[in-house]
Amino acid sequence: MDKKAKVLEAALKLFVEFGFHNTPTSKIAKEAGISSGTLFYFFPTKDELVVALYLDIKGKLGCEITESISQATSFKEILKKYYTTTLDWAKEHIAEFKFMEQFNSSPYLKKIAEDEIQKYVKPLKELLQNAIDEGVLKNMDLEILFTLISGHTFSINQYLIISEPQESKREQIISETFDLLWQMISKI
Amino acid sequence: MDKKAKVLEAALKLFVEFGFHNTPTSKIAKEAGISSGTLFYFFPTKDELVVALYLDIKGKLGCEITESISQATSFKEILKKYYTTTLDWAKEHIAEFKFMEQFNSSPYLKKIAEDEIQKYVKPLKELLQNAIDEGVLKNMDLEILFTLISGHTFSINQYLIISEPQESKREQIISETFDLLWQMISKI
DNA sequence: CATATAACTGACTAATCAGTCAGCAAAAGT
DNA sequence: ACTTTTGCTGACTGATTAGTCAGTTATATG
Repeated sequence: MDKKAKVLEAALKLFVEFGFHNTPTSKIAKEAGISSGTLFYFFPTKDELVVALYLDIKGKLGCEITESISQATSFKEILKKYYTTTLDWAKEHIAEFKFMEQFNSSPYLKKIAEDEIQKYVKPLKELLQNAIDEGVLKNMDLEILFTLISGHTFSINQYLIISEPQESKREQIISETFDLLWQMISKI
Repeated sequence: MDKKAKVLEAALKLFVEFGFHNTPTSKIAKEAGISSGTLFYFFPTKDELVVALYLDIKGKLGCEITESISQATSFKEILKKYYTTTLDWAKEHIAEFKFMEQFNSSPYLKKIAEDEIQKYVKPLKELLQNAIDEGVLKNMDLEILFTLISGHTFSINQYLIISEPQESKREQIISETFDLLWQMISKI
């Protein structure tokens, strides 16, 4: 019934398959089972639809992570939760992840306000700063630390999506690569 | 004089600024200072132009790395050369890197044959396998190892491009993050 | 029940785009 | 000197596209 959600769903599917270009609004409307006019009733321009889809997905992932982190106690546990939750979410939402990847490395990214982006990374950065101050992590530049963790997570995610290991193997890879990450950033 | 090169140059500039879409062939031709017909004389379709640009850039980076690696002796030295050369090249060719990033996470990637991609990563993978066999690196899955190294390099590169540190600071970051990478993958 | 507002339609359009083509200019070949 | 090939032109076109709008249906409100 919620046609706005239907549009986002259809747009996601088509954008991932064909790219932002090669996905006319007419096809999105058709895929969503609505008229072209309705699409523009909800999203005044195609650009706004693309950005809205990005923020929608980013928000959902953000919620998932925030929730899963809340249950952890030690910093190492929190970070591992962050790591596994991100990878699990990506596995269950491959299209969403591919879309975010495409969006992140496109000129569309510039259309989003800086604080809109920071909103989702700020909590993690604060946790990292605390861990540095408490001597849990190596004393390094916060931005570099954040970059290393995101980069590691992102690349292992790519690997898991491409190689599609069996569940037991997958868990082993996640656990081992987390240990490698932890070894790299933790104090001795 | 070489109009084909002029087209690639103009396309690179515009693709990075506006994306593949929002960059009509007419504007590429104008930017290159040639007629629309000439563009299609060299590149029968827009898609072929995009792919040709990608392979052109990939080739140039590949040459640079191969050359710089040839001077190194120990494996650690080779890997450091690979790391620094990639980061230095990216600094001097920011547009090229942004374009490759955009291309890699777009549906265009599918249009390139698998062996065309492997051509550039095969030499490094062989070096990595040797280093594992010789006990220099931890005994882990080659693909995961490769993923970790590329991911690390890529993310630090992103950081360096965004934060634009001074040359001395930059060298320090590169050296320190390489040590972190080495610590993560080397045996003890 | 009447009225107002919100959700929705789909034919339409102005603009844009990738790609064509007939032909010109210059170099290369014979 | 003549012919052929290659490089190059730019006006043109058919197809496609984002976005509009006049009007319809559903829902809420008084």
